[in-house]
Amino acid sequence: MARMGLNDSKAGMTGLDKQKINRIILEATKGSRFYNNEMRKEKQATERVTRLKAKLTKITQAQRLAALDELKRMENQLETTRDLSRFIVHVDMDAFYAAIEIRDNPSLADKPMAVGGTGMMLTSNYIARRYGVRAAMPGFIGKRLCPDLVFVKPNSAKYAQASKEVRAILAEYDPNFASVSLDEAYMDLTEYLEGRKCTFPSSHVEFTVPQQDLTEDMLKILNEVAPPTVDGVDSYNNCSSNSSIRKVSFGHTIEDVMREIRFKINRKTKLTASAGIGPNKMLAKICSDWKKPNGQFKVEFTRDKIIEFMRQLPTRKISGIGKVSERLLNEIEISNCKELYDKRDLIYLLFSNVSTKFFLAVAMGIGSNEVSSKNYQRKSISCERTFGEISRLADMLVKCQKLCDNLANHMKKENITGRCLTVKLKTVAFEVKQRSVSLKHHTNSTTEMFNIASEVIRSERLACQPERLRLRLMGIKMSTLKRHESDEKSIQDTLTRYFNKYDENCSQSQSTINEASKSFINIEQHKLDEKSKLDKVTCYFSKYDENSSQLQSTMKEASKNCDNMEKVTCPVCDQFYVYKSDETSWLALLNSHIDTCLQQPETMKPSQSHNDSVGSSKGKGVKRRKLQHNRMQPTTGNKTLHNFWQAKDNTHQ
DNA sequence: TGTAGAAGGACCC
DNA sequence: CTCCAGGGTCCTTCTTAT
Repeated sequence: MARMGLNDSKAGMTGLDKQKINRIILEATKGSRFYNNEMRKEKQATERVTRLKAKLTKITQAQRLAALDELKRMENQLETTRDLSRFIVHVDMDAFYAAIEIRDNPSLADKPMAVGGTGMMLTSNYIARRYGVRAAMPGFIGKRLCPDLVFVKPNSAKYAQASKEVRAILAEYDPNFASVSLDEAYMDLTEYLEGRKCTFPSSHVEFTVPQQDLTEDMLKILNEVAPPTVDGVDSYNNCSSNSSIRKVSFGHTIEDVMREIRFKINRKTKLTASAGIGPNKMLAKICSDWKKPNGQFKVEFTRDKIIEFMRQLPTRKISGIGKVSERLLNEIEISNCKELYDKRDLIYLLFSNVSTKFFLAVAMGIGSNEVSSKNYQRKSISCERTFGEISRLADMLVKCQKLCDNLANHMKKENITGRCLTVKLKTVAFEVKQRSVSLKHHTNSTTEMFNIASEVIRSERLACQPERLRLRLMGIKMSTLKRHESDEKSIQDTLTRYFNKYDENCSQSQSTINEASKSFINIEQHKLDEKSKLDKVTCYFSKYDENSSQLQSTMKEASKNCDNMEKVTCPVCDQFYVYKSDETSWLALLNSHIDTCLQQPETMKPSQSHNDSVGSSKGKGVKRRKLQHNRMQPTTGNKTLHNFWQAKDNTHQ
């Protein structure tokens, strides 16, 4: 029940009828599969609470004293890391997507609106928020909360453009700023402020704004009164005005600079930003929420003031403490950071070491102040999709193929390969299963990923027998990534070198490819002849492209990179596919495709209406090959995957 | 006994 | 009537291999 409720803790959603909103949400969702799953999770959470309570009753006074002793050491250690010397800023655009849509269509300004569809809302404007309509809420519930709610389809290119404009402004002040997402970034303004102070006021910038361009948002920024600066220098804020032009300039304190940045953002994008200023990222982040929207807040840079600031803070305001942690903490009567500190001995005895350190640092107002965009390296890359229920293998493989294509393209663009593949499946009951396989080598080949992933899927279908595996989502993720220099064409090894490489680390793979290769050449000998010298090949699988225009563009794109485009026809479904010689093994992909074709119910086969291709001699030939394909060893040698192959022996439906 | 790997979650935007 | 995303990171727990 509790988890279905409205999350009103983060943004300023005070003063709305929470009871009513929660009732509407509950009514809208009750009895649904989603709701049932939430109940299941709720039960799990309750069990967790029960375990925590049981643990709690066993805690002795002596243990608490010992804990405090150890905590003292942790605290001292943490205290040495406290650093008040840097000006860290968190910039957060207000209702970013919604604000952009309103900017571009002012008629939306006075209406409750949300960006997204009936599926899911990405964000809502402040009018809609008063009805309880929020990001990450499905549209149909939004509509119930607020029948007049207007939906606007997301336009990510537009948001990226606005984000780029904002980032360009941030970069003027801290070229190393770190963006968290399209609408959020951290900056370290320490160096910038030093420079500005030295050259002030001779170098200060004056903005001229035509009076009629001064919007309410701008005036709000200009009229914010900055508190006196610590070093006694008055903040400089000179807004001289004449009839048509307003001259505006800002001082050299951190507050002034932040107002200047917000002013520039607003002038450039017509959007508003909020900012938080603190000595570390945690505090800056909390502060940026303080005066939202179009406001800023700075916590005072002394240990005492920081601790005082933290004490009154509800735990849920801290980034990293979500619904579940909040609830667990509530069980030991902790709802704000004062209590978090006062009960640190209980935390120590009930939570893990990592959590204890985290909570303690939070209570003390200590956090990282490292801001850098330089050494960010992604750790995983994934692609997932929700769809209407599917349960046939053929349907699943089609989804899987698309996901792998998508992911492989993305990985190639970023020039990365991965060694750990994870398949994510969500059943229609919203249960999530993740199965991962460690590969022997790094890859970003569609074929290889599809081969592994499809086996995982087969295996999962078997594992839940006699139940049918009914899916609503599928996802593929690659992790344990390796980056490649753009000129390193390791991917373009010749076929020979490719096999040699396999010789070294995976002899089974070689037989796999050879086997596949033989069977393929048997079918399409005439088309292949001198193509057998092909490098690793990228396949563009027309079969899975739903519309031909997509195929057209695929072919066009493919031919850009390679003039040696070839078309090959699948012997089962008579669809052709296009390949070019520059990447992964098209052979294995073709086999997978044939595999898929054979598993498809008759109605799925486009060309069989007048011709039973499976029953034909051609079909039988393919069937044989398919069995060979099935006997291929996985490229992983992983034990789990091994089981898949064994399981497959009694698979054939 | 210490370490990866695997599965599941919490959280964030 | 329609009926809860997709892209990430990090942490915990359990199992396995050596």
